[in-house]
Amino acid sequence: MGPRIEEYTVGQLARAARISVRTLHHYDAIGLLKPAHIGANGYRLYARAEAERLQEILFYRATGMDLSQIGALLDGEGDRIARLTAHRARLAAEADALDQMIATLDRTIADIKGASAMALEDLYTPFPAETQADHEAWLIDTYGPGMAAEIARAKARLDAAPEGMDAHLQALREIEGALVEAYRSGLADPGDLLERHRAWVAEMWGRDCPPEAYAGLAQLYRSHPDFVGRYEALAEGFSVWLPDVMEAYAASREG
Amino acid sequence: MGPRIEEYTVGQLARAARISVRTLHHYDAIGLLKPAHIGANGYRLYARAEAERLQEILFYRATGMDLSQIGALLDGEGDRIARLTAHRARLAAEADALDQMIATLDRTIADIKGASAMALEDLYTPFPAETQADHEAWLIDTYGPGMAAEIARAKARLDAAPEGMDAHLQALREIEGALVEAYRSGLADPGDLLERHRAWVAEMWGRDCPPEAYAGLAQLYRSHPDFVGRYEALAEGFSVWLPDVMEAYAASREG
DNA sequence: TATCGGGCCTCACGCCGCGTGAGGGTCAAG
DNA sequence: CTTGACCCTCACGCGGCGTGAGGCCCGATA
Repeated sequence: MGPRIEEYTVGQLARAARISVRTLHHYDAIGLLKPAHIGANGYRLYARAEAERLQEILFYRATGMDLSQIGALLDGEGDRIARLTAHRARLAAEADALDQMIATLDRTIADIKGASAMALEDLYTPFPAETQADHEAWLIDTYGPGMAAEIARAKARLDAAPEGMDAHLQALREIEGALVEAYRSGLADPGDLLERHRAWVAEMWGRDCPPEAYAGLAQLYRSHPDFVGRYEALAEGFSVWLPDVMEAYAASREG
Repeated sequence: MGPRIEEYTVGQLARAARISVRTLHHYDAIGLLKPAHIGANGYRLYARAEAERLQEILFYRATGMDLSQIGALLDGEGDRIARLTAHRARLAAEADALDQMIATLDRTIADIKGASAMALEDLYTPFPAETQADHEAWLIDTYGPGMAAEIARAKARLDAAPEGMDAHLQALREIEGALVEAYRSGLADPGDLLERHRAWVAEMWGRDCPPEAYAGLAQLYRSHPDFVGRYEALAEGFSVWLPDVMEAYAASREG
């Protein structure tokens, strides 16, 4: 037996590597993996070296690297470790972003679940006979749906008393405007403004707004797209900052 | 005065939502968000309801959901919670895959480093008998491997005095955080921060860090993947910006 | 030897979420 | 009437192939 001629056609190599023929065509087209020869019949023929390069390609592809990056890496352009580390950093950032998305989704799902549970009851006649303490406990445990109900009530009142409401909303806008100013100027302690805000909320609710409830409201602001959108429209990053300082403020008043 | 007509053109809505006009065109084309009316001039006109729908769209988009999925979700096709949960599951799977990729990359990087570590080993011994001046000259000439030695020494100290180190690293993180802020806000002259950084480096090294050495460090930051990866993770482009301003700062202190 | 089935080849469009022009109409202000 | 800032409709491009269409090549069989 003479020396075994080790050449693979696209189909053979594709089966061995468990990829598609089209993928090999593509890698040829972009210059990532060229065949060793082209046969007289026009067939692509790959030898051992190409098969090994393909293995490397597939390895890095499995780590989510761009084909162009893989090409640069394998062709020895620049520092190999630098490329790998930079890639790792990108992946890490992506993973962080995904974790955030998942957390956001979890809050949203909880909100909707809670809200639809509330819908079964009469949303417009909450806490009639309850004591204040009972009510607040409920509010904190289930801030999401509870707050959804609050919103519904606020809207109902808005319809009922439009002229008095305008003054209230006007007051809110002033407070928000001042908060935006504080945010823009990097003011560390907007405590006075937050106290005004909390008082406004209490007035809207028609009852007190203890620190726990205020912290719950902060969470709602983060998770409810209506609020996020509204606050983000006021200033970039404001929808993130506001819940943060609200929570900090609530924490400082607790005890 | 009659009722205020609240209609937005594409540009107005796009600015408010901080998206591009093209995006609104696209959402119209695929039927995800159609304008309330088309004006006689052919302009797309959006009303309040559309603005609210857009907010929801952007909220779900931020969670990485496909536009078609968002459409189905908002148009009430099927179970809302089921869709969100399915989406969450997809994201979780993606996150798992990413974690695996990162682990694979870490092993690969460690492998490659291990292979080249042998070559660097010789460089760990030139220190002991040399004078300070000789050392610094050598440091600048061969910043890469030299700094690798510095890192090794720093690590050795980290093992020797772990509790004092925490405070040092904490200080570094603060300086880095401030530098990232400066970078993001386009601050032209972060000289004060760089002085703090240089002082920190000097303290870590246990000796002075003259401008030439600081410039050498900048070069190291550019060429050493560990640093590139770390700084790029802090902010996009930061790993390029930092060495630049470091060099500029060093140049301004030379003479 | 003609045929058949399974390779192989080269186009070339489609997917997704827009970015980025090109080429032209519309609107309010000077 | 002009200017400049809007608005409109195409239409290509990106990445990494999937998925045909239409046609040539090769070995085995009738």
